[in-house]
Parts: sequence; structure tokens; C-alpha cells
Amino acid sequence: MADKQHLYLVDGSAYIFRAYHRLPPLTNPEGTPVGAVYGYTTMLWKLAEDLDKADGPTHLAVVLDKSSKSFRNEIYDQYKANRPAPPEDLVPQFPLIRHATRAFSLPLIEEPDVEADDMIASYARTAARQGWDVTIVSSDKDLMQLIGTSEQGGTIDMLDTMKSARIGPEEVREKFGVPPELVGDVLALMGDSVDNIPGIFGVGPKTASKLIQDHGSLTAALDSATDMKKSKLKERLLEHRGDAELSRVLVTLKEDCPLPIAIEDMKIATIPPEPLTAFLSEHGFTSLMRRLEGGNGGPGPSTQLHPAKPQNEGEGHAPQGNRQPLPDMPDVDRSAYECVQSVEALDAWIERSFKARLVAVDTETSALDAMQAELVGISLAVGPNEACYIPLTHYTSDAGGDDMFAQRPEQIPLATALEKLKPLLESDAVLKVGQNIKYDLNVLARHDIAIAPIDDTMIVSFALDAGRSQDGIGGGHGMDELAQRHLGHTCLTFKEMCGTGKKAIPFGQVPLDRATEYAAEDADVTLRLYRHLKPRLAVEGGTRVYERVDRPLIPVVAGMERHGIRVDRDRLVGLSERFATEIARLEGEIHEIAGQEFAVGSPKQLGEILFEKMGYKGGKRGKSGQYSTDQSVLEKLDAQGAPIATKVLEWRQLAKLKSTYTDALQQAINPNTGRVHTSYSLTGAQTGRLSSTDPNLQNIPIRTEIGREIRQAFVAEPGNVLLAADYSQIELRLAAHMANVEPLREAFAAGEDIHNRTAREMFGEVDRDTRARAKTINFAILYGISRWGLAGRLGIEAEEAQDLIDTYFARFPGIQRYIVSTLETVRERGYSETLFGRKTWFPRINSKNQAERQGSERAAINAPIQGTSADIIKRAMARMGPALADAGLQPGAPDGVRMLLQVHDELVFELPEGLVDDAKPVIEQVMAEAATPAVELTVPLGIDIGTGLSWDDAH
DNA sequence: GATGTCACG
DNA sequence: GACGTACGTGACATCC
Repeated sequence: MADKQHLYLVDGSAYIFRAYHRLPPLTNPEGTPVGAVYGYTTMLWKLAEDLDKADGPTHLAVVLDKSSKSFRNEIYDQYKANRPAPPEDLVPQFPLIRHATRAFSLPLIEEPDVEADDMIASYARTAARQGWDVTIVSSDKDLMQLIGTSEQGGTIDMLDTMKSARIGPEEVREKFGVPPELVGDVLALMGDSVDNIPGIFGVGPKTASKLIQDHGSLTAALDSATDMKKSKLKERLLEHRGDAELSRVLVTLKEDCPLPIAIEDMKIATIPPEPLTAFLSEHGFTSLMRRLEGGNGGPGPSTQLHPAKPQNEGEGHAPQGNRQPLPDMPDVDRSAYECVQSVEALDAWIERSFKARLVAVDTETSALDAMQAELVGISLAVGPNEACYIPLTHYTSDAGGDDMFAQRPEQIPLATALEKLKPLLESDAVLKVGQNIKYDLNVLARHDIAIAPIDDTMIVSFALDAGRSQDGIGGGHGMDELAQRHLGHTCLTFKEMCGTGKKAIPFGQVPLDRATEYAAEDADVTLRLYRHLKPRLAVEGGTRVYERVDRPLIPVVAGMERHGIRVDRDRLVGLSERFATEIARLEGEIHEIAGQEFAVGSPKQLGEILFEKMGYKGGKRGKSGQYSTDQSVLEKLDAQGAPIATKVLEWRQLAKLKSTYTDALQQAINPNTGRVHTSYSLTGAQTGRLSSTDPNLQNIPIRTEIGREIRQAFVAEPGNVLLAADYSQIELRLAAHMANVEPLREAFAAGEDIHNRTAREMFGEVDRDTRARAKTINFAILYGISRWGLAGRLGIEAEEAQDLIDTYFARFPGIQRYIVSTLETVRERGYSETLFGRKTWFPRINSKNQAERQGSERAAINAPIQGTSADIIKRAMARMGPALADAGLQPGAPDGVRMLLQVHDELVFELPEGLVDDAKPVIEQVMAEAATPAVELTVPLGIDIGTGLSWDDAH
């Protein structure tokens, strides 16, 4: 024979699992996950490229598992019994593996009631007996038994395409310490937790290998036990002999299965291009398509947000049982970090990052506020302990960073470094991973760098573990906490670098050796966290919310923060003065009534004045022994005819408005932009809502006339207007949908006033009083009702409140079902879920402490509703930019439509007056249709839109 | 840093 | 028999 035949047998089922765990969750244009399919396709591709090579394939077939049952189940009912179900986003990929195989026009073997391993064994032996060479494309250790050379001179070896390693008899001996024919004996002793093969309890690979080496066979090893010295091992060998013998049968491959396709028919020639092109294009594997067209395509799937991980790293173990294995990573070694001070060194790191196709990034700055902070340095990590810090504007003298006389250590000029880094940070082919990467996005956006594509470990943690905490601590998503929790690693703290209080120094003054340890560690730890947390998303079902809702929102929210909103400072100054005068007047009157001066703002002093000195009744002490003096208490006193209570209430309102708003907002105006830039937290609220800080722009007054004057200070730039669009009654609409409450759905569909409808259902008649009570009850339902809570709100007895609740449940029966079933699910699983799959954990839902438990129950009833509402507006926000762009409305441009604020159910935009008519319908449509197509609601989402020169006028 | 209060959805 | 009563947030003042 001129050319030896060489049969390649591809263990497709094993491959897809490994590809799944190693590759990021790519999706095709239709949104189906295809990460593992992509890995599989490239592997076939590689094999196809080897067709003409010396030991390349002449024949090839793919073998898949058709069903999970085989003869092994008949002799051992526990076989593979503890296998977890495959991850939810892997399941749809199984059929695609078949499509891929057919696209390459390759023979596919899948037989019922036969495991792929047995089929591979049968084919391999048959081919080798005919003198063919055989290569098994797999890394399954069970298959290693087959390696060797037949009497007819046919060799069998294995190819691990992920490690690009050939496995022959030598490699087997290295791994097991025995030749291939004894591998089965070793496996029988050590067992296999993945397949649930028992082996001998307490015997692992090391002991098993030694026993077989010493005695030459399983039977001899087991027999030797009787003569062994007394030991744990001896006992175990004697006691579990039966397990080992059973295991020996289980690990033996069946080599005489009937062959559905003759090996001669597996010959491959040129692969016909048409089916392959169709397949590649269907799934958006564009780089492979380019290669097919003759060009030399890029390294990864360039149309995908997420390039594949490099082939030479990230090789972990397959998950064992249900345990989520810690990625195999060395301990953090800060001495391994490099301080990058030359352009050459920077170039080398940039090249490494491109090669790795995944880089963790962290920026160090002079302050916390991303809008004002100056860039001090950047750190990168491409692997555990493979991290560097690039100092940029460090200085050592007391002079400021901008001072031309400042002493500066050797550093690459800022502009040079950023010019070098920009292509990396913006490259589609390299995934940038950050911890709270929104911050880095904002800092670098000010240097004209738009980081993409991105992943964020903080957001991943939030998608997985929102609400999870142990004993009140450890529920956060900050890096130091995550490092401690998941990696058992304690990070250097910012305090250790910069000190605190008056002695604190800016990060730019930290000596480079220490700064490198701190900054590079941040990138290193981020990368490690990514490797640990990201795979959990798919396994635990967090992929959808992370990829479709939260991650796309990061650059959108970053943009909103950078836009900020214009605030009329003069107006605030005027208000502050007015409030100050009024507060002083009220304070005088209060002191006069009290008969002495005291700090009105001190609840402690006020309580003593009211309930001791003045002798009012109704003084209740809290657990701290203090009298309560909150609004409800003061209102009761007011009703009793206590003039001081009214005055204090007025004083409090004005003091609050002045300190929290009119004074503080002036301070918050950014001197460079003249606007106020809040910071949104994407992980702040456990339900999935955003929260706003520094300043909080989600609690600007609106409910009172005087408070609304503050809203009038939020204004549009000249020639522009503000547009406010809010979801009307969104939580009640969602409750009507989720609890399937027909009367409420009907009312929403008809555009009825929902509280009127509730009043009619509950009380039979609608007037101001019944509507107000109905409104209270509606909200009480959303918040998880209790008879006492409702009684307190309505000023009625608890029994009466219970009657109202009963009536409500009777009129709207779906509500009670929703509450009961929600609680059941949460008790059982530990978490609630929104319509879009966002989880919120309730670790105290089964607490023995009644108050704790009931608190969790109320929160658990509310979370799916509040969270779904949050999901919906987030989806609207993520889609808004593209929709506005399609309409030619230039989202984000100074003369286009800018989205500025989000207040839970409201979005605020700034736009040129001339664009209002065009923008309104686009905004309304995006918001109204934000749930689709993922979720089809049975209630319409109503949107109210208004415009005006101020935020107040826009309502 | 904890507590009380109050601004918002 | 005691518990402590609506869900989710953030900021400020006071006081220890």
C-alpha cells in the first residue's frame, strides 16, 4: 500500500462539554448560544486542514452519544447517576453539533443504547486489525486503554486538540504509571466520580497506580491485600473488593459493537463548500467564512462580542459532580508583577494581550469621581500572576501632579501610552475584563478611548449572587470582598497605599514599587475572579440577564453619567436663601413655644422637649431608649392640637430641602462642565434596580409644591428642552400580568384609572375616599401585605384591615395564588426570579426568627415585580441608542438626543427643541415594547411623556 | 459608625 | 409569649 490509511475518530460528545467550559458564551445572530459549537467547528476545521499532512486523516467519523443508557446501567444502576443536567445554554447546542458535522459532510455515528466510547473502541480495533493507523480525537482517560499497536501493525493513538497534544503509550505511562493495557485496572481501583464508578473508597490515582505497578494486575493487587500489614488500605481493599471488580467491568470498553458504517466508507476527500458556507453564515462565524473564501481571517469570531479564549490557557478540569471547581490557579505572587516604564515593555504587554485575547484592565486615578479624576496609571493582566502596572503621572515632590517642577519617576509619556493602548482597548478581538469597568470606561472616555468589548466581574457577581449574604455580611460585590470570598485572597487595600484622613496622599504619590503591587494585583485578581465567576453564569442560569440586560447597560449608563444634567445655580442659591430665612423664623417660633433653645434637628433633644418638658402623650421609645419623633408621630401631635409639631414638621421639610438639595447640589456642579454628574450603581439594589449617588438624582423632590421648586433648577441648555418619559403604574401592570388578575388586566387594557377600578371592585362605589384607600391597598399588595401594616396606613383596626385584604383576594384571586406560589418557590430554591430570569436571593426566608422570616417574605413577594420593572426599563435604555440612531436622531451628540437620567420608571432626555416631534414616538415605542420579544405581556405598558425647559415643566 | 429622619420610585 | 409591622434606595445631622 503506497499510503497508509489513517482513521480519525472524533469523540464529539466529550468535546462539546470541554469546549463549552473553555469558551465564552458566544451567541449567533438569533441569540442561540453557540460557544461550544464554535469550538467544535474550529476543531473540525483544524483537522480538515491536516488532510494532506503525513499523519493527517484519510478517513474520519464523528461519534456522538445518542442516549445516556448502555449495558453498564443494567449491571450497575448507579452508573452516571449523579451527573448534573447539562447547563441550560449548552442544551440547545447539542443538535447544532450534528449540523456542524453534516456541514463538513462527515460521517456521523450515533447508535442508541451504545456509548460513544464503546463505538470508538469497536471502530478503532477493527481499523487497527486491518493495519490502519487510528487517532482518537478525545482526551477521555477511559479511551487511553486502547492506545498501542496491533499485530497487523496498525497503531492507535489519541489527539487532544485543545492541548494540541498527541497521546501515545509513553504519555499514558506518564499519566498512569502503567502501559495502556493496564489502565483499566488502575481506573477500576480509583473509580470515577463523574461517571459514578465506585472504585475503592479512599484510593486515588497515586495509590491505584502503585498497586497495579507492584502487582501487575487488578486481581493480583486485590489478592495481595490479605498479606498486607494492617492498615487502612488493607481494610479498604478487603472490604470493597466487590466494588473494584464491578468497576473493572464498567471501565472495560465494549469492542465488538456492530458497525453501522463501514470504515472504508469514511474516506474523506475535499470538503464541499456549500453546506459549510451556509452553516458558518447562519451562526455568524465570519472569520471562518473569510478563511473559506481564501482570505486569511482574523484569530477569532470578529462579529461576536466575545472572542474565544486562547487555546493554550484556561485548561481546567471538567466539573466533578455538582461542585464548581476553583480554577486551577497559582497563589497570588505580587513579586511577579512588572512595572512598565519603557515603550518597549509596553509594546510587549500589548502584544501579549492581543495574543491572549482577554485582558483584565484597571485604571488608577487621583480621585474617586470618574468625572474629575486624573489618570495616574493603568494595570493589565493576561493570566494569573501575569500582570503589570503602567505608571503614567506619578510624582514624588510635594508639588502637585501638574507642577512642572514636580519630581517624576521614569514613566512613558501619558499621550504615548494612551496612543499605544487605544487599539488594544478598542479591539473587537480582545475582551477587556474589569471590576466595575464603568469607572474605567468613563476615565478613558475622557481620553477619547472607548473600551469594547467588555465584561465586568462585579456585574457577573451581581447576576449570580444578588441578595446572598451570610449573617448579614459578605453579600457585596466589591473586589476585596469577592477576592476573599471566592479566591481566599486578601488584597492590598487602598488605605495601605495612601493612608487615611489628613495623612492621606493621592495615588500618584505612592512609590512605584508599592503602586505596582497594588494596581497589578487588582488586574490579576479581576482576571482570576472572571475565570471563577463567568462559567457559573451559564451553569446557574444567569447568562440571559447578564448578557441581554446588565452588560449592555454598562456603556449606556457610563454615557449618561458623562452627559450629566444642567443645574441652574442661581436658582438654587435663591432657594437656599429663602429656605434659610424661613428655617430661622421657624426655629425662633419653636424655641418660643418650647420655652427654651434647643437643637431642633436633634431627635433626642426634640423628643425630650415634647414628651418630658411639654408632657405630650404618645411618646414611644425605640430600642435605643429614644422617643420617636418621626413624621407620623408629629402628625398625631398636630392632630391633637400641638402647634409646635406643625412648626417642627415645616422646619424639617425646609432643613431637608436646603441641606440635601439646594446646598448640596450647588457643590455637586462640576466646574469643568457646569453640570451635575451622578454616579449610578448597577449593583446597588438587590432587585436589579439602579441606584444613584454623589449626588442621588433619583430622589429629587416632586411630591410637594415647595419641593418641586428644586426640580425647576434642573434645566435644558439654551435651544434645548428636557423630555421626561415614564412608565405609568408599571408595577401594578406587571402584578396584573404576573398574577394573572383578569379585572386589573381588563382595566389596564381599557385605559381605566386603576385605583378607581380597585375601589369599584372593593367598595362598590368610587369617591375620593374609596379611591385613596384602594390606592393604598394596591401598593400594600405590591409590598407584601400585613394586616397591621395596612391598618397603620389606613388608620383602622387590624381586623378591619384583614377584612379588606380578604376582599381584595376574593376580587382578585390571582394575587393570592401569586403570593403563595412565589413564597413556595423562594423557600425551596432560595431565590426569586423576574420574568427575565434575574435572581434575587433570600437567605433568611426560612429563618426561625419570625420577624426576619416575614421581612424576607415581604421582600420576596415584591422582588419579582420590582425586578421585572427594572429589567424592562434597562432593556429600553440599552435599545434607546440604536433606535434613536436609526431615526437619525444622533443619540449622545451635542445636537442630538441625549439620555441623561433614569429614575426607576422614568427616563429624562435632553434634546434640541426641533427634534421633539421626531424623538417622542421613538422613545415611546422603545419603552412600550421593551419587554418583547423575550416576554409577551398580557397588559399594555403605558408611557407618559412631557417636555419643558425644566425637569418640573417636563412633567 | 450607628441612629433617626426623610427625599424618591 | 414575644416579636414588630409595606418593598427598594441614599444623604444628612446628630451623637457617641
